[in-house]
Amino acid sequence: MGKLTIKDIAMMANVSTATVSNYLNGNYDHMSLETRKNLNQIISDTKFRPNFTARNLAKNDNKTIGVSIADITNPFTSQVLSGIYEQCDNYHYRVLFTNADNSEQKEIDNITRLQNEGVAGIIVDPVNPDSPIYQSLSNQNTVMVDRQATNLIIDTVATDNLASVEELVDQMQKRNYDNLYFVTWPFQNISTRTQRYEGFIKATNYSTLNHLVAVPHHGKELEYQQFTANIATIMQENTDTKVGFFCMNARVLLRLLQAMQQLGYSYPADYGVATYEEFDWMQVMTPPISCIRQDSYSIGQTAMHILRQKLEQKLQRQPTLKLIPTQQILHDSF
Amino acid sequence: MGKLTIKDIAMMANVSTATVSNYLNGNYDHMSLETRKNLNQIISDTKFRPNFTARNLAKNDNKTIGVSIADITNPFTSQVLSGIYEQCDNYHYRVLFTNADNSEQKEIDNITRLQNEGVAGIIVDPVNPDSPIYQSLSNQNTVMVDRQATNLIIDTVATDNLASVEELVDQMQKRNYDNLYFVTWPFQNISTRTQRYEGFIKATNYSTLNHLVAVPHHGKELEYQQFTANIATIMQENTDTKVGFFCMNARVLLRLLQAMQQLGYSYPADYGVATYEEFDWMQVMTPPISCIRQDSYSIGQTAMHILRQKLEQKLQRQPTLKLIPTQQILHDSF
DNA sequence: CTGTTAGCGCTTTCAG
DNA sequence: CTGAAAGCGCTAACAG
Repeated sequence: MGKLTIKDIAMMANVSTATVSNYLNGNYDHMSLETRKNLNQIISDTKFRPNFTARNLAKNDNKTIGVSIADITNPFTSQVLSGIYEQCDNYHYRVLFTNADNSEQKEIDNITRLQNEGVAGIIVDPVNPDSPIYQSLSNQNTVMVDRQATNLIIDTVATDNLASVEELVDQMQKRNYDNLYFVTWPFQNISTRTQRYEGFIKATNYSTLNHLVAVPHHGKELEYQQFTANIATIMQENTDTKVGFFCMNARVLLRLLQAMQQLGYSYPADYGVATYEEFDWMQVMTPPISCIRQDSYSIGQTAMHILRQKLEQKLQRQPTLKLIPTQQILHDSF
Repeated sequence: MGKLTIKDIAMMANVSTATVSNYLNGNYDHMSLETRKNLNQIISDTKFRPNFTARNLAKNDNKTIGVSIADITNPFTSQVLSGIYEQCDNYHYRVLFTNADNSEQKEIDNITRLQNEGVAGIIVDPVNPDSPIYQSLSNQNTVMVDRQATNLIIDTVATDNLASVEELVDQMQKRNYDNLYFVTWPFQNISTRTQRYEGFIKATNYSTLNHLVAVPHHGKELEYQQFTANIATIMQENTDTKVGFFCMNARVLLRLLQAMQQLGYSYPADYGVATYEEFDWMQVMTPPISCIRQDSYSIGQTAMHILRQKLEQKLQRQPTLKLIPTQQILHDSF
């Protein structure tokens, strides 16, 4: 890799570095057609590539945004990233990627690093949106995605969890269920979870916690057995009543289906079921499962769209929550 | 954003920029404890952050690697990215992310841009590993992942497609199937697909194409109906023989299951089935589906590991294909 | 222990 | 139309 510089090119072409620089930047007005052709020739012959860092330094141009992802392995998240990238591409920003692998500490490290590397802006899909680290970020150049802080200090764009669950559970209600249950991982104060539950409550008006069923998240075998036992109890209590379950997400749904299968119950005969999130496999179940389709891609896009506005228009604004609507996919699972 | 520079800090502390620079780089040997404390104070008071670009330029230190992803939305791929990132983090490289969204042209643009931005190395998960763009890449500082070119010119790390399919199909053979079929998207000369088929052939020794069933990829409704018709024919031809299907990936499996369901057949009674790829939902099918688990994470890790070796040891090497083993997950689906 | 100064590679006035 | 030269913000000899 012969470290060619603009100087070398200038010598070869018998012009000054300024001319080469102009050529590189498409300012052809300032040179004869001849030197232009000559330069073109030399540069493509030598495969010269101007040093990107030097260039950035000289024009103090920083079009890079940092992305901090809680867990890139989550299919929802990779859709979001896809949306972010697509917009970055449009707006000619490059994206510096980091992944926290669900660790709060890594998240902090990543954000700190991004700050040190002087990115123009940051989009963060937080492990913990209430982490103190976010107080070191300015709303001027960052936006959050998916999970929202209890006190909004950063613009965030998220799915409309509450409304969409409320609507789907309303649909279930119309089918005259005697008892509806909300199946979820432990809340742990995570906004996506609690909001979905709120939607459930808003639709059902239940006033006790009796209709809440917890599934272990990364539990031991024993805990799953306990969960199955809980389901068994519920089913026994509802032998002559119509019972339905709303699952907080697909993984929870899988656990429920597993338990039901093990207990010998099947939907929609023995129970009704619907879920947050949509995956391919729900379509090939018999019958397909009613669900809520999130527009994760659009969340990513919107986030970058907002960030860009803030970056380029420099206007101050109150931290705002932008909710992205979902879509109901109805089948005969309840 | 008070554009503070090292110079400002130097003035405030009544020292030279050199001292500040030394402080910033942890060279405390060259200064009194007093000025060190003083500097520490001033820098944290002013929240001064040295300009990253200038720093890189000055030390000509380029620890960034570019990643070109064919489709980040693919769950397999996001595992790979996760592995790449984890290693980058270890080795203190930052990662510049790009996504081609399955477009060959975008892939070319992305790689070109990464090159122009002067990344130290590139890891690419190609849309088309035979694209001419890869001839402009040096094996010295790039590695490919997942799909492999027909003529290897770049180190690549991929799943051991052939061997793993052969082994799983061998398992099927042991169950005395009369006829086995390979269900796949059109090959289109894509290495992952053809290699899996080769594994199938190696295990079965079939010499005709009669055992190959194509599923449309992004087809119209009519094409899927045609596919279902094909399956119907196969099932009719095998009413008194034991028939099994191996699916090239999960999406293909879903199509097969859909067709079978529509036709009123169920496994393992009417047919046997196994597939490449593993997803959560395969566990809750009745019975769970036997499959091949790829270690995508490890592919990403390995890719970055190799890249780093090349980058830091500068040794020339022949382009090499590194195959990552898989794991058989056996259930009673065949 | 601390300061001077010449770069790093490119951009950009401002003269010619 | 072209070139000289002064930066961009930081680093790293080299002096003192």
